[in-house]
Amino acid sequence: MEKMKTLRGFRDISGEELGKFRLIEAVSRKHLRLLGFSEMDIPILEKTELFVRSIGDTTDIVEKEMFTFTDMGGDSLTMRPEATAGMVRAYLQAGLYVKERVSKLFTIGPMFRHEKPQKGRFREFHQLDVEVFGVDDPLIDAELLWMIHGVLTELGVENYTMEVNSVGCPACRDTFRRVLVDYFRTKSDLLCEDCNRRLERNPLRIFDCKHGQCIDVSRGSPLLFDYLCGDCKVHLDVFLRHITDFGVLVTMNKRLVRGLDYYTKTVFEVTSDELGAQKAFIAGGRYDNLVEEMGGPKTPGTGFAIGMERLALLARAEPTNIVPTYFFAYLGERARGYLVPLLKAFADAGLPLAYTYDGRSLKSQMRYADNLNADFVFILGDDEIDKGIVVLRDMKTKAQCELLLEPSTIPREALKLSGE
RNA sequence: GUGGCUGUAGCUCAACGGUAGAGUACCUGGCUGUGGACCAGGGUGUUGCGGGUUCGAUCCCCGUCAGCCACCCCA
Repeated sequence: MEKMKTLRGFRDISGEELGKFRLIEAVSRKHLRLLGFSEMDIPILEKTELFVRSIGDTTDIVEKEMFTFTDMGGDSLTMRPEATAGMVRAYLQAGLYVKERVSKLFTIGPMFRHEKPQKGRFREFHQLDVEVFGVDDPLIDAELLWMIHGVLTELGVENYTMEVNSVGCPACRDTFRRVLVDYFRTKSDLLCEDCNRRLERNPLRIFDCKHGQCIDVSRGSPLLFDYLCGDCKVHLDVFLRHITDFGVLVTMNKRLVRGLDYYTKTVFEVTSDELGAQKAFIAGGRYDNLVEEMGGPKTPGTGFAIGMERLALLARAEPTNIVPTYFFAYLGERARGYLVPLLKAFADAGLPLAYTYDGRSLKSQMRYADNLNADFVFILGDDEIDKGIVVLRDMKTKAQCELLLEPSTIPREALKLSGE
């Protein structure tokens, strides 16, 4: 039989990387709690329509990147490619808009996009997704960036850039879109094939093109910034003022746009040069019309998502292990008889105890304990049993002492000694 | 979806078309009851998979799968 392997772009995550994930989660949860967020787990599988309606049917995600299939009942289902759509659905389904003025929610879990894998990009990847419903005030947008700043600092992420912009509301965006199309039409022969396609479908995205000539052309283009309506302009100004109040450093990038249709006003992206081509590891923005478009009452929203895999590549902070680890080396059947009582005693004390199942030579067990990075090793053989003691060896100092061979008191005694 | 590079031991990588190797890791012993260093021994392998060419393929050819990098796009 052929060896079974994970699907392309799917991975088993363990060891150091999983440790980074857990650390990111712990640090983020702490900061989220300080700002009154509560966690919500939502399904991975939803009706396809949910994503088509929220993300937009002409976006790349919906057009070619979703894991979609038909279930036995004939419904089209999709593995979520992002979390916001599901969060909005859950918000409406729970009727949170009548229960509370403001809902601050977050969720952590896998997302799925059928893309070609490369550095920092997988078909199954993990996001920590944060959403706020019910707040118009740009203070909340600034607050989110402030929180991100705090999380990144605590994780030891240093070289990153926060870029912000406003994509306006549907009103000013439509005006601008016409101006932009007019401009690029006059230069269409200078634009690459992709950009000519974008010109018809989503002209804002021409700003994202990496071709030298397209960059030159878009450099001379009009900017949405200059076409923002009064409301959007004020929102942006207040947002930037609050950013300053929080003392967070951001860069205004007037050409920053987003790939999902639902964004309005504030958009932002946190990038790092250490990530290669996919340099954005946190991105988000405001979506003031999405809840209404999804069939709810008019409710402003704003949020962001952290790409866990990408942030894990940047996080320098290490998870710290404060509990000492113990190993039980036993010689012979009589000594092995103490294994289960000791395991029970250590479990009661909430301490981990490692051991071998085959009780090989002491040398071998010591080597094993060393590989496990054990701080202390208990050594028990016939000599000790006859004397009614057990030897406790400190692996770092090599100092050894004797403890009374009484399983119920050993964990406490050992902890006392290792505290020194 | 497109393009380039790459698939050999747990890991990093060798091997002119001629019996698959090294370093490291791991196991055992030296030390019959004490880890790391040292010494000796041990290869743990469907050379990703499937075909083809050949007396003979890890090597050449085709296909396929996977990984990496870039594009598209995105966290």
